[in-house]
Amino acid sequence: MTTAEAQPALDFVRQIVAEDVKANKHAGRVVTRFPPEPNGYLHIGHAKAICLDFGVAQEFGGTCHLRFDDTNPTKEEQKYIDAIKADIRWLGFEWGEHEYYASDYFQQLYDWAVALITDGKAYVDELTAEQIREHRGTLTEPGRESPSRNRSPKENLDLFERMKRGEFPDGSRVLRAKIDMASPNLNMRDPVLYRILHATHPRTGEAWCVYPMYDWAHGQSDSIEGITHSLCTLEFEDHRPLYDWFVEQLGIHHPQQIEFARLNLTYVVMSKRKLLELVEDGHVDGWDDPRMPTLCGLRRRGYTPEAIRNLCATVGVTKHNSITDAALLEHTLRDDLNKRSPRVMGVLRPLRVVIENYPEDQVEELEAINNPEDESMGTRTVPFSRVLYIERDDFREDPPRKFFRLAPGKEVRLRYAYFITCTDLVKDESTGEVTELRCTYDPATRGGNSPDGRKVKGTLHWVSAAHALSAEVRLYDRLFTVPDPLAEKSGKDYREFLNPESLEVLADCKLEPSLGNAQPGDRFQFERIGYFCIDPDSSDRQLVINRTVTLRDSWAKIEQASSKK
RNA sequence: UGGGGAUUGGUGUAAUGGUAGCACGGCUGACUCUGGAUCAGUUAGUAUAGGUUCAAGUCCUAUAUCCCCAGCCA
Repeated sequence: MTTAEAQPALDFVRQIVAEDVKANKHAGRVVTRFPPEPNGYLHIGHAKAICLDFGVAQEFGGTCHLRFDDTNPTKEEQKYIDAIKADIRWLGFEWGEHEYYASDYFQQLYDWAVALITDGKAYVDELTAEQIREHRGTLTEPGRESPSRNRSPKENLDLFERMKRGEFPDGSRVLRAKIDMASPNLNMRDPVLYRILHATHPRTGEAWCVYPMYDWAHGQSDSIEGITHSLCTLEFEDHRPLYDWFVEQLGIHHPQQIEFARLNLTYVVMSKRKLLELVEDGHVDGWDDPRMPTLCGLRRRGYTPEAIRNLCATVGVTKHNSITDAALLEHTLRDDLNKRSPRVMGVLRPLRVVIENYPEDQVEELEAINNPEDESMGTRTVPFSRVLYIERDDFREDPPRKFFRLAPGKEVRLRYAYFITCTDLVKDESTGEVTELRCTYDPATRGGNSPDGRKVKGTLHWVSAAHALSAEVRLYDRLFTVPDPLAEKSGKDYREFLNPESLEVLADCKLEPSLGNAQPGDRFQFERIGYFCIDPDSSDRQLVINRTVTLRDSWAKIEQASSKK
């Protein structure tokens, strides 16, 4: 076969890797890593990195390590380690035996620090954090050298040893690299390598009271693991010279760091710090609130791993900061859900309908297709009877132009059932609200087709009142009212743009009885409305359902356009 | 004002000196027992100014704008 298949263009990272493999660099091996800090939950921005790190390894026959950057015991916890692993697996990636921890390298890192000190390339400094900051200089002015900078290696060795033994209190001393206080790159102005932290580490317990800084741990961890391509985000670009300096001084394997831009999405915020604020201030209901861009939140909302992976593939990998339209994620989501979701009928805002010429005690089981996109999903049956519920939105007493649904005197089809005509309506005298519709049905249209060939413009979903299941349905909408809450010119805090309507709870929705066996996590399409997912809050007595995303709604657009006129 | 990056339709991207293409969104229309899906069409772009070249999004020179860096966070 010589068919020139249209290969998707390689992004710049994959181009570099492909060239390296071709040139037999690193003996043609590819080893990447995903290095989360276990101090919070993964979000969809991490998903981009995961897809890249694991994806590149897969595509080039390499391996991808999962390495926890657990260098700060004051912020890290085992529960995050467990949650992160679960989220990565859910996303669809597996690291096998390659699960590592920066803390596994604490001894090696310490030994290397000792080597640096011995070479006169690192020193113990007793300046306070405040003083170190003052000495660092500014973006435009060089820094000043610490008085301790020229202490002898012998003395530094002794001091560092005593730091490790726990002789000094937290914050009293640090170990710093001796590089260049005048460097235009602030990362090179004698960065801190170790700080004293009398804290219990989730993995090493009380074994250490000096902990390496990320900058000292990260590059060497990559080196130890034989990482060939170390992919990270843009802000580490000017840390690269520092990492290069470390591995050169140590004379160890030199991974190649390549930086790419983070994923941003409209109508959410993505920083861990801000997500934490939303949780702590109670603006959302926890890290797995279905409005959160966390993987656990998206999962609870009903998003699929495939949709998220497809988004990552679609946005690609580049070096420029961008903000991806949430509509693109909704597209990959709908695309996936459309193919796989069983269809079901559910009425969110019920309006009672009585079919006056339908026998009082009769119940018919009508056949319905489970998924028109996938015949193999078969059919089911739904009960039909004299009293039904339809969607309030599907009736207008005074229908506007192009309204194809039910109105006085109009005929519509009830999906998989009969044509019905609205003959009368009942109103609440005091409020004027329509409380019930009286209709007649045409027995000849059973199943939804008319033998006389007459057409009907609208098809409505419905549920038999006597057979309906009640459920609480949670309607989710975008978390913020503006696309980029952090970039608003007004100078207002991003929280001021929180969408007050991001959650609407409907207490008494009516569902077809086939939902009776649904389990938390099960996904459905409610025909004509959207995709929904059973929430873990569900109990035997109460179904709780999340709206994942609406169906595209061209009627809503028509209506919106006409209301603007 | 130091250093490091970036700039292609509304959004995300491709084109590696040779026809600016794809996807999302928007808008038309067709079809439809989901106003879903599908299908067809359409909309709209190389930051600016010079230069090199037969030919520039791509190379050169300026300029502009945006992002990141002054944690004992990662």
